[in-house]
Amino acid sequence: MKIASWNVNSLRVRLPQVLDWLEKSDVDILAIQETKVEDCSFPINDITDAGFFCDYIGQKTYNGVTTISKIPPKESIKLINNEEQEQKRFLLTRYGEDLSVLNLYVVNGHEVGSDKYEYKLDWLKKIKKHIENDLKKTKYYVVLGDFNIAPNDEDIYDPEAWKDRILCSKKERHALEEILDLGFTDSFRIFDQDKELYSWWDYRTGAFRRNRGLRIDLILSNKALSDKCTSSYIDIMPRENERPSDHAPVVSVFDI
DNA sequence: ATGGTGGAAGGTCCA
Repeated sequence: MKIASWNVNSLRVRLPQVLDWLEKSDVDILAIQETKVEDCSFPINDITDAGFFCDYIGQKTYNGVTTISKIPPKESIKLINNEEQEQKRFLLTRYGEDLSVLNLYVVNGHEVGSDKYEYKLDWLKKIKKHIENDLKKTKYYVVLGDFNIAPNDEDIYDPEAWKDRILCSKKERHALEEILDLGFTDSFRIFDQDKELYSWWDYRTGAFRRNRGLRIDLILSNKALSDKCTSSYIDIMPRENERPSDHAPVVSVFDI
């Protein structure tokens, strides 16, 4: 089973690219972030017409997540710790008897020390708690999405310039570690990878052309799933498109 | 260099 994550920065703008990539990549499950579309305007017909099932939760202008799949969802959970969320960033979908897929659009945080930064750290704590309480419900468990955190210095094009800045600060990395400590593995790092592989490049200053990127889009797998992981990669081709998202899709393949 | 670009919305916020 091939599982992917992609922050598309507006589903309506990127829908043709998403449908094209679904066909080319042959992924079974694609977790999308930043759909920026309310549920009443969600392009459900375009997705079902292409032969996919779809779970989604969105809002106007900001945030929004959807998980597209070849197999039908069995259960959908949209509340974090049973609490209604103003910002639509969380979507937990189960498939069959064995698989939970938690699609996250982690808070950006704006700047270290800001209110948004504190909100990010607080939000991540809530996520950790939810996962902790849910983790044993299925054999296979994947937490994936735009984490807005670069796990290590090797995930940053210029670690010195980014030291202690947003997306790279110690507290953010610690919050990610706490989730990993529940028994997850960053599936990209199960394998030896080439250097300087990233998943996000700023739209400005020709960052993609110069490969000034960060790896902030992650697929975390629990032990049962990590043991079945056969490859993990970033597909930078969609970032070469006209009117691209600023993120590229990340992919992991599991022998399940 | 404290800018730059892109999306949603129709002024300005967010990333």
